[in-house]
Amino acid sequence: MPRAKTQKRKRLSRDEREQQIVDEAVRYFAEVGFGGQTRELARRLGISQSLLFRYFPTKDDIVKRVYEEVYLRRWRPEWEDLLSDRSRPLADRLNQFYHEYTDAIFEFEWVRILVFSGIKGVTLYQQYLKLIHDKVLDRICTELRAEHNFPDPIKKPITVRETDLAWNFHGGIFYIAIRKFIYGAEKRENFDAAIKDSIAVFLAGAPTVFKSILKK
Amino acid sequence: MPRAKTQKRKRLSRDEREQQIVDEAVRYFAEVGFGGQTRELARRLGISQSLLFRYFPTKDDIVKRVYEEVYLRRWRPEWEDLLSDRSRPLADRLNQFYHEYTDAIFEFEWVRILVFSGIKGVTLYQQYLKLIHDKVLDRICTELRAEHNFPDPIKKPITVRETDLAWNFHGGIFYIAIRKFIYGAEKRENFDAAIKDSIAVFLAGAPTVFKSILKK
DNA sequence: TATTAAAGTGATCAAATGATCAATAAGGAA
DNA sequence: TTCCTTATTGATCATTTGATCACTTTAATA
Repeated sequence: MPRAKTQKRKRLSRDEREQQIVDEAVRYFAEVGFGGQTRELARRLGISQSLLFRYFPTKDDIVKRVYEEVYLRRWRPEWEDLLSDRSRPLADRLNQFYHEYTDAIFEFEWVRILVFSGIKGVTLYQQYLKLIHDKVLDRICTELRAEHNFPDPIKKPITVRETDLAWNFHGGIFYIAIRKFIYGAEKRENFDAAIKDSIAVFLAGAPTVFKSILKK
Repeated sequence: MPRAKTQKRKRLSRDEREQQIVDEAVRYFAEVGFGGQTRELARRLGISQSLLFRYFPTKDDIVKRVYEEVYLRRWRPEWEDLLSDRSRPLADRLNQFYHEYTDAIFEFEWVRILVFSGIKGVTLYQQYLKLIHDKVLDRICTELRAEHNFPDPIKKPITVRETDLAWNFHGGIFYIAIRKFIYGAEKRENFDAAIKDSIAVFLAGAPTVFKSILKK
């Protein structure tokens, strides 16, 4: 016999409820954009709309919290060591990094909220782009130089052209996520093979161009 | 002596006014997203908000019209011939194509509305992605094969891996536009140099990987 | 079991916003 | 100049939506 229909009001602790709201807000706003309404969010949570405002003073505060939740705690510090570990071939390192990175990042919520943030004019994403530049692209350029006995960045700083090439490489991979989660134009789940090929092209083609950039 | 302050009501022809509305709508929605309000749009046009609804039954109809305006009439058919013109080196062709293409496409309104369309769930962009696939990527793969005496696509169809590589290449270039117009993280105006380097990396690196894909 | 702090709700406000319509006026035709 | 079609407007409606608040209910605890 099914349980009685009495839907008893559930009373959660402050922290539990707050986390529950944030979790659902991440899902909801990723799906419909930040134009989504507090009433619908409350409906999904099975709570009254007014309760949301007991936890967050304004809707904007919910949005801010969603950003933090999605961006922070995704970057793994060990990736920095991985990329710089010269005991392994660069191709191996790049493959492992992008495998793990896309595993962490290629997610409906993450990608869409990243793109929404650009549209809303929020500035948090700039921190993210800086992170990519500092911890990924700069390292890739450095390692590429080391691999081919080009001057160390300490002697000759990484040039704009080298950084552009790294952005280009990284962007090509990220564009998979855009096709998939923003445009829904890509149904596959696994991109390891495509990423592997893309790394191979980059590692085979970049040295030539790096050489012409660094010669003289 | 300046003209009197009397702001006489201006009466335009049906067609003129309609075009004027569409033009401003493109600018306005690209700037603030499709959440923008009809009142503000009317204010920018210097007309009453109600007049908008004399030209378009609903706001959604304005939005649809904006899509059409932005997407259509940008693709130049001669690009298809350009990419396939084997009397010139492939590197030249790619450089000219991406120079002209980014010239036509790397525009605030165009890029932002493309991305918004993905968010709003509109399907028009899929036509656009198909266009890129059919008229650009497929051609690039074909030409790359010809350049290196790999089997003709008629005998051996372009593989998924080859297409992925082409997407990757194209996406890397498009990602410049995303950094610039969505994230505002790129201030430069001219990307010819970066694009040229990116083409060089691709052309230097792709043949190796194509070979391993096509061998057997 | 009685008490009570605080989690939770429903009703409601106020502003924003898409849409409507009767009234007005521009400007070409007669 | 006068007339008349229709572009244009201001006032207004109806709905949506973020936010508030007095009141209700839960469950830990004394």
